Amino acid sequence: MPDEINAEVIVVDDDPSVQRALNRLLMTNGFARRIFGSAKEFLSDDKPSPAAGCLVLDVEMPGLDGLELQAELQKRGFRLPIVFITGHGTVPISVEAMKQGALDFLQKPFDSRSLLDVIRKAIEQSRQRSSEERECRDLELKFLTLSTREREVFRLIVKGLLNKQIAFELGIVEKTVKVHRARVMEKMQANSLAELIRMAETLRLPPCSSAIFASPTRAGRNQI
Amino acid sequence: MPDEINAEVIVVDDDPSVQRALNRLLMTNGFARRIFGSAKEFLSDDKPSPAAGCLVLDVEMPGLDGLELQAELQKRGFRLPIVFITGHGTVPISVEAMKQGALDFLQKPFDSRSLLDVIRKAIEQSRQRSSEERECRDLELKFLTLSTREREVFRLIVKGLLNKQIAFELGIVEKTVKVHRARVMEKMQANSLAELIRMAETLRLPPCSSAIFASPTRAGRNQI
DNA sequence: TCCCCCATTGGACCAAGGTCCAATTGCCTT
DNA sequence: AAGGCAATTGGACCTTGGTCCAATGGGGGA
Repeated sequence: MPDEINAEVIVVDDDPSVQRALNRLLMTNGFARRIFGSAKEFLSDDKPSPAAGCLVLDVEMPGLDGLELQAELQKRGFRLPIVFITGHGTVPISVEAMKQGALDFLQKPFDSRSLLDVIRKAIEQSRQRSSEERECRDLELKFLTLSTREREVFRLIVKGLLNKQIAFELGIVEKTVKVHRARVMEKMQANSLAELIRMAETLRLPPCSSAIFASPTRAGRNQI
Repeated sequence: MPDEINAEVIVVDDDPSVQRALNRLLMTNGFARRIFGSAKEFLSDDKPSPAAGCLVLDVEMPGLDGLELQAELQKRGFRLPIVFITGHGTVPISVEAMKQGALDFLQKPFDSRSLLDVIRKAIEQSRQRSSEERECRDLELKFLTLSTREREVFRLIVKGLLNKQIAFELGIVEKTVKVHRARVMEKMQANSLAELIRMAETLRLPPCSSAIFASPTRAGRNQI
């Protein structure tokens, strides 16, 4: 019963016996898995990271330890939920790991049930997050097809201005605003103003930030 | 230098010497504070909880311990950030506390600097959250002044429907929809459709949930 | 019972948004 | 140099949204 389709559990632990045990446990429970003996080994792996899944990290490892690996991954924008396992964890270490966003921190010995439960939870969470991220990326792609002018108009529409006010703001005629506006709706594939505004929210370009509106070198040349 | 105006630090610890030490530490650093010897004592206190501030909870206490108190407060909707301090904490306990949303978990002995830093951070966080909550409550109050019909129209507007479609949906004439719509804008004090839609987002009544639209027993009589 | 408020509708009218067709200017790439 | 696209504007026309004034029916509270 492969209840975890498309998801992959990535294990990083330097202890071969733990590797074997986890491998068997995950295998018999139908999880796709990838096992590494060190942070370095994992970081230099060039297979693309799975869309859904989770990391199971040992805390104590030669080279980069589990928490350092967590920090490094955070820096790189790697987003899978992390579950720590440890033989000699301390309170400060576990607290630090949790503050940095770890999903759980298990001390050996733990029963495999607990670990599997946590892993399932992690995978579900990663699924949810990845679908949100995909949605957001889709929006961003559409946003990128907008020309400079269209982005400005977009911003002012979301701000709640009337076409007339937008025209004044930009020093152009209302007629032109209408043209841009129509194109914004079309390119963003918005069926209503309400939808367009929610898109802006999702893109986190609420009525202020103009930084994101950084435009292509010049207008144009920016479809895809 | 009372740098923590309006904020209050609530301490719950059964050890009198800790109470005294924390009291002095907080006092000399200009924090308003309230100190309790047990969870029970704190829970039965009838002074209103401060808008901003934080809780400093001892983990080991007779009666309800720190974590149980945390759970109880969560159940009651009490929302101040929690910082745990403990003499004999274990990894599982600290992890559980963090999973339940604690801001930090300090093991004695800790230097007072650390605690003060955490407390300041907690207070800032509580400030931010409380201002968000107030904003949300203000919106809810306005929403409550809407009549049943107005709420339905509100929902359909946010869904992106045209007046005509809303009219069809509700089995009334477009003219009537306009009236309701105008009243919605007025009562919600929205200056533009964009604003109204953002309000709906904040109220978390995105284009689906009709549960929240539970109306007054009958239409009317529902201003304030 | 009387009044208030909600819900509803009508008509008139203006403002704003959307669409279709058409055209000009300026920059960048080919 | 030529073509392409962005940016701009014009005009005509229709659809929507918003506002003002006015009116009716119904239910609940004072």
